[in-house]
Amino acid sequence: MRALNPDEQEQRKRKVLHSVIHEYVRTGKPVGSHSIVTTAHLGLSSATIRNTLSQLEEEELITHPHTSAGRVPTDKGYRAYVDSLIELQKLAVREESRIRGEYETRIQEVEDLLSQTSRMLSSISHYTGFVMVPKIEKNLFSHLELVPIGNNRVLVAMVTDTGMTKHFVLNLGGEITRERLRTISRIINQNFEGRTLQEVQESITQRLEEAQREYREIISLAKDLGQEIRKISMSSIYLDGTSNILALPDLSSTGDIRDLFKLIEEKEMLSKILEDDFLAESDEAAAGAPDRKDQGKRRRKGQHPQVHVRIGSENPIKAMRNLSLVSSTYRLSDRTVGVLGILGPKRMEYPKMIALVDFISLTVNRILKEFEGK
Amino acid sequence: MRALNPDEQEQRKRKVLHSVIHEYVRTGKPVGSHSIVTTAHLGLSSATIRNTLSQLEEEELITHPHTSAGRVPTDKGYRAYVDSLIELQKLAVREESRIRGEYETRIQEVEDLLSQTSRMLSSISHYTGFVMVPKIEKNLFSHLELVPIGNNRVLVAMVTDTGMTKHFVLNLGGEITRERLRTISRIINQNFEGRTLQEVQESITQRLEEAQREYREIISLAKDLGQEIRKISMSSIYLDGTSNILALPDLSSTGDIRDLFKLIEEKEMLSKILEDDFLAESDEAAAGAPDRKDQGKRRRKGQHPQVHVRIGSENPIKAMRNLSLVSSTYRLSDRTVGVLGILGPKRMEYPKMIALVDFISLTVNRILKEFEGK
DNA sequence: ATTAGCACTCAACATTAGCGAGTGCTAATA
DNA sequence: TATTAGCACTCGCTAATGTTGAGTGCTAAT
Repeated sequence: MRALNPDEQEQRKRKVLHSVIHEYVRTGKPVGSHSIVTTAHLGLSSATIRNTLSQLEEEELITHPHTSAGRVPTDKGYRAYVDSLIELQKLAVREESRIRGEYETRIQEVEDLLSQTSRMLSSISHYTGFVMVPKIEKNLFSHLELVPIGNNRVLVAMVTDTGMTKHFVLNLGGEITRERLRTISRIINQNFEGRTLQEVQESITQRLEEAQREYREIISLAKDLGQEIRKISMSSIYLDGTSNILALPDLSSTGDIRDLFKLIEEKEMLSKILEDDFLAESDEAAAGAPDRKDQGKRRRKGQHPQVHVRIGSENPIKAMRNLSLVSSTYRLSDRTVGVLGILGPKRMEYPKMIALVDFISLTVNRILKEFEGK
Repeated sequence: MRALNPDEQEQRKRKVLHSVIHEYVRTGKPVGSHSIVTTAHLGLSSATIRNTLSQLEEEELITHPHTSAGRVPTDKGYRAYVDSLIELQKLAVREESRIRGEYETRIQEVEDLLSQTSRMLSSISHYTGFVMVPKIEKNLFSHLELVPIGNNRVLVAMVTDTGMTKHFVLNLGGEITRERLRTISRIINQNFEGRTLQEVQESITQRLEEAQREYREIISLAKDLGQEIRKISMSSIYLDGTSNILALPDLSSTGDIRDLFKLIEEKEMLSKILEDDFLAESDEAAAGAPDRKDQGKRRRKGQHPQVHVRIGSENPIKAMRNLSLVSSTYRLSDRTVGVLGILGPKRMEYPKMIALVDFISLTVNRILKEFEGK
């Protein structure tokens, strides 16, 4: 028979790998040479497939659970598969229109948009959906208003340059006149306009003390204010469909599940992981064109948001070794970037999920842009 | 032998039942007649115990998992046990002092107090802790402030007669002058002072329309305002330690666990269940002295908060048939009452948990009273 | 280079047997 | 009459054993 050139070899291997993954994703059972012959019509016998499988195993793209079982993709195998998906699958029409529909109802607040997005990611993927709200400590302070609301309390409304507002109530030690409040807010506004929130938080106590040595109550107020800003500027996260993870048949030990839920409960850990993704994104945007090594990110015809995929043990947490993270970013203002996506089993329909996250990320970005325009 | 009078009979049965429960709670395994002989030194042989066990089984206080296994308490058995605990166990000193310590750090806001309480309930019990924040729709509207914060947005600060504040931002269709806002807030304040939030929510659109037919923008603002009030007055809930439930060895089917987590995710359902408890509490307070039938509530020397216990299938949700709810109430103002407690396995140390919930409820009530004083 | 054929492996399932904890009953006993 | 000792019986649990079948790896034929 005619000699196979190396390129054809590789082609075949790729096709078989894809076939293994598709079949495994579909059934959840190790796939044998025979089922590949019947599902992926390559015109080859099972023996030939077995040879190819051997080669793939050599490259550590698939493994045996045990001697006489079919093959299962390894993390590396999934990785190769995902990386080779150059074409972004189009989302099913019905799903796309459903998403559009959900977003059509006018949304007033950014918070609502994000929490709704998280719910939607969960409900369409049937996995866990998340939306991380970025730290806003890098935002610039514009001004604040102090409104007395009786009982020695003051409502503080803080506005950043990008138009985000945060508000909270502070308890005062004693009475304070409207006059005095006006003075204080004037001082703060003058001193801090254009600073980052972080700076404000760090130096508000000190500065106010300097400026108004004689007013005792201001000092305590400033302290509380600093505290509150610190609290506010931490990143938070929306999570939906966490119970969906329990429905996954793959999760082995109960210990794993517990770890995972601890992770979910302490959202901070999750925030950290996602922040890494966000940083990677920024860096790369600065660095320019991606090269071949730039794995795990799906570039979408030069357009902004990329979809990242983290497979199993690529995640930094051991409890996630059977899970994958499909995420993308959204831009809330020039300086703040958030992450959104889904957390599902390693054995998931990557093309579909990538398409979903990509589309939602695009949509969210578009809506946020409209928000800013206003 | 001397005849046993009926009272002694009952005494013995009760002792044996308690012994079964203690042993079962400790080990988790069905307990046989022999282990009762050795642990509860009643000076009786295993044969006698077996007779007593038979009687208890007749009364449906215990069951056989299968023919040749030991006995396991039924829900009814647990109920009888809990009801017979007249004496409130004292909380261990170290735990009591730990709780005191945690609450010592000055807490500014009611929200912080409640969320911390939930965490504490979870961490001491090692089960799931919860604190339900009651609906405040019955609160009376006192007044609100409207503060423009640029970009066509208004910060609304609403104060109720009990001094609770709620605040949120509204987007306006177009510009609005400070003057105009002042007029609007005056109208609202005059019209609604002393009404319940529910009334405000229901009639604000209509009333404003009547009062100010000429101002278009007010109508839309009123609508949003109504919406927002509605959102705010829904009851919410703090939950901690949900992952602890996964550590319970008792939970049988995975389906159960899933149901449970769905329940936890949609906190509304849980709110409903807890609200029932709260209603029961109010009713009874009105009705006067409790009689013997008044089961499931631990009265504490005539003092206010009672601890309720709901065992297994006494809960209205099927997924909770292996769980128990130990709850008590706290008073936030005269009209608003919240529920707090723990959700744990049916097989739990009731005396300890009841003591814990009781103590925390007392403490929270005390602190809230101090808050009001200020 | 591909394929048919075959020996071999091993998880999964079913069957069986033995153990032992625990019961329920009965007859003896205090 | 209440209690107890004794004993047959039940039944879940575990380990041991056998059987099946999917799937591999190798070799020789094409």
